Amino acid sequence: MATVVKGWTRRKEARPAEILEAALALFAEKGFTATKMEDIAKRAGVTTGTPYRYFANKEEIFKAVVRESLIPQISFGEEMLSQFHGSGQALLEEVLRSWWQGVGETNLSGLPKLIIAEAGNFPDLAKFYYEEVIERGVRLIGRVITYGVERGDFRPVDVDYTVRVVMAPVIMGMIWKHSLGVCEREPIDTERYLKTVIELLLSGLTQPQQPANPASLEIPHA
Amino acid sequence: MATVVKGWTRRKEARPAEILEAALALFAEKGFTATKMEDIAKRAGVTTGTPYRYFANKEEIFKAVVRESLIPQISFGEEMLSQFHGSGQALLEEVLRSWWQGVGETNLSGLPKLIIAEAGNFPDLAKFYYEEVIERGVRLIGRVITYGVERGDFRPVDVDYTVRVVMAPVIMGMIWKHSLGVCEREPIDTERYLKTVIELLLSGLTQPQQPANPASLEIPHA
Amino acid sequence: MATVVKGWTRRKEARPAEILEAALALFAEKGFTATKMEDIAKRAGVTTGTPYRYFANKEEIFKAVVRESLIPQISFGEEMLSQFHGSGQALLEEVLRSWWQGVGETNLSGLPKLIIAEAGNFPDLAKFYYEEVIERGVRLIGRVITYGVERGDFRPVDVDYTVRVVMAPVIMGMIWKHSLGVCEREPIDTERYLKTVIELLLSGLTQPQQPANPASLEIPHA
Amino acid sequence: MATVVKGWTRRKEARPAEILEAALALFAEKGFTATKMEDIAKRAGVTTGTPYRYFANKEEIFKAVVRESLIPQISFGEEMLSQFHGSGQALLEEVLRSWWQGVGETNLSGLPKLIIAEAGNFPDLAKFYYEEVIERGVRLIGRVITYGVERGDFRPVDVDYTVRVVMAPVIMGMIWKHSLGVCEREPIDTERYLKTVIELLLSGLTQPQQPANPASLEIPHA
DNA sequence: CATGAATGAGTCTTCATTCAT
DNA sequence: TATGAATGAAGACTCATTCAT
Repeated sequence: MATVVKGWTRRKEARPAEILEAALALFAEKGFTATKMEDIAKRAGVTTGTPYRYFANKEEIFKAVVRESLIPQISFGEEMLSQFHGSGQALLEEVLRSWWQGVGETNLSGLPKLIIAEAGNFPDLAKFYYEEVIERGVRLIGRVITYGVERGDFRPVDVDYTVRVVMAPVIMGMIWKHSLGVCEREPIDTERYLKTVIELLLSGLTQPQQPANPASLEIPHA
Repeated sequence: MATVVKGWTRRKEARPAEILEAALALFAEKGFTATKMEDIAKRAGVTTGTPYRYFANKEEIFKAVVRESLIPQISFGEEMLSQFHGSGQALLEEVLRSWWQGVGETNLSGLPKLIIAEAGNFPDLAKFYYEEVIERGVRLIGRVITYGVERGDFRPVDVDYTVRVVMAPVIMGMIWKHSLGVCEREPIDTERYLKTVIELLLSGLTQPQQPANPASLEIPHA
Repeated sequence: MATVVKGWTRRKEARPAEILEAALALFAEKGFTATKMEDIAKRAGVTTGTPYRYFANKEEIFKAVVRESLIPQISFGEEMLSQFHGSGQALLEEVLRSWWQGVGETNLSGLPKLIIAEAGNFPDLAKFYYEEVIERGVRLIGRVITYGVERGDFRPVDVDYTVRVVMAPVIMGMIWKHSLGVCEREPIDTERYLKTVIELLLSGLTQPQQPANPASLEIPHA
Repeated sequence: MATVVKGWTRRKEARPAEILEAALALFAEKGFTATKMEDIAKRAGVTTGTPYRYFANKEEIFKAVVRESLIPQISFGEEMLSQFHGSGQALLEEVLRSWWQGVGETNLSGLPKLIIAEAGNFPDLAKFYYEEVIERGVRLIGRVITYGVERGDFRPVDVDYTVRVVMAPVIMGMIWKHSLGVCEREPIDTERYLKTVIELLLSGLTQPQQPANPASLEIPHA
């Protein structure tokens, strides 16, 4: 929120970032349409016209927010995957947990709600988000599941669709925080929610111990 | 959508329903704010002022849509539950499938997206939807899971939170249809999605095989 | 307010009067513009279209209200004047008091406020009211004052303008009741107000006892 | 009304005042409801949205007009009272005349009509006007009368109600100008009207001649 | 005569964007 | 670069009046 800096030259360079930070906070809170350009400006400590010095319009601000804040999170997940060597279960848990930590617990968690809400009215935004975020995210989780299946940790599953089922509870968790969650008497305990998600998913994906044939018990976990 | 009828008297009785149908279609497509009253009117085959004869304002139209269309679906689910006698697995599958059929495959599937999107800007609407729909829905699924757990079909789970995890993929499926889903190259195969959801959830909930062999009772939860 | 009558034929004949009664009540309460035709209809116990059977439009209803209710009050005053034989003071008090009683204390007291408020936007109404009510009213009070002056009860005054000064407090009293009067902590005590008005006016109009000449003290109140 | 000025910066400082001036003119002419925001804007030489940069809505514009233009007139009257040392008659005349000059002869004279007309439909406005204008005005005139009574210039009177009777003809004069007055064949001669008002009131309030002869003290109030 | 459903022009207010300074 | 005043199109809601029944 625009930490006040003494210098002036220094401030100037920080402007775009401050604007994006302000925009993200407001987008998360109110959505795209309901966020007013002037509010973004005010929150960033500048005046109405200034954001237009750096960004062509509101849509471009949104795209910049996504590019600067959300996409790095995906890259981070891809990085993690490429260096991972443990069990499928551990990988999936790790990925979901860092997703939650890096996105779910920050203002970024407001973006899924936003894009879901406004996709119909801003097709360009939707297309951008779909290509830059969704496809990469789906591919990432897809590889995580494939990793577990190939390792024999997970049942063989319909990966393309399982991905969506795995992602759904995490995304819903984020959406909830920013919409109807506020109606709830006691706020969601996110750790408890995440634990429930992971337990259910892992237990649903894990290779059953095929108990009919006792001998086979030694085979899995190849 | 406003099938042309000879009479005039006959039409008037159908008006409210026609308006609600038009409204639902537009709400599902564009959301609440972006749906213009005049468009609702036009789509219902009437002029600007007519909807106001039947509904006080746009918010009331929304509430009426929910009351007339969505809530009966919940009642239907409650009915089903109260008459069910099979396994927990069968019950859950049954409930999820009829939810999908009655809501997911109709325009009603647009409502979750709408309410998620606009809850922040229309607190009254949010409160109404939360109390009339969410709470009853959560309670219903909660009873389904409890049913399975008590019957020994499901593992003992954290019911309150598991409910949300179970509901998430279904709701996300609906949301998807009405938002980013349209960006997708090949449309979602809903039957395949639903099958994946059910398999994963049932497999995640089901009591690990209770072998006839009592000794094995110590093995699970490895 | 539309007393319920058994018969039907009987009701039919009372319709116009019931409509005018309802209209007057609403006009007095809300003004002309803010009174909705539908509310008039409802209050008269009929439906939207019915008033239009009897009156061409809202303006005609207003005119009819004036003709049926307010003008007879003026005629009554004229009658009183033509039959009066006492002092100018007594006549003025009598006229003001019956004006207050016949108009000020009924719904008719709402009409001055109404016409004052809407004259600018409904010139036809203004002209009608001016010619049918104001001119006759002014003429009446003018004759009252002239009566007193000619009788030597009142000082010789600028009758045309004194009329207005005499009427002002009475009309303001009515206006007050229907507008800012409602803001007042304790409602106006109308009898006390009227008494103050009459005392001040009479005392202001009455021929001073020309005290320079002590002998003249016996002359007045002839 | 919006004299064309070269600069742009210079204009902006004058904007609020220009808008209020335009608003007052229109309020006086048409009333509150019938004055369209767009007309205010046009008359002030700006476009639809501009008034909203300075005032939240039409009601706030009205309040600003009152605060900026009418209330200073009352303060002026209070000032005059506090510095006055002459007779009660002279004071009352002075106050009424400057009231007429400062309000009655300007567009401000349209406000009483407006507030009377719309009090019922805009309770907030009514309350504001009552508290900020009426109460102060009544208090002021009350003090004027008390001043005269205490000085022995005026009869002892029911001050609270006499105030209203004294104010009535002045306010009615203003109201008249902006409503039915326009129907009149020959426009009111305001000086003549004011003179009549003052003569009648002073003559009505003045202590009946206190002859040098002490004995006559018993005679009055016959 | 009466009904009451329907019409549709009219008005306040919002806000992304521009551009003179 | 930055400012911030101004633009003006867009949309919810009202209500007098009409007219098919």
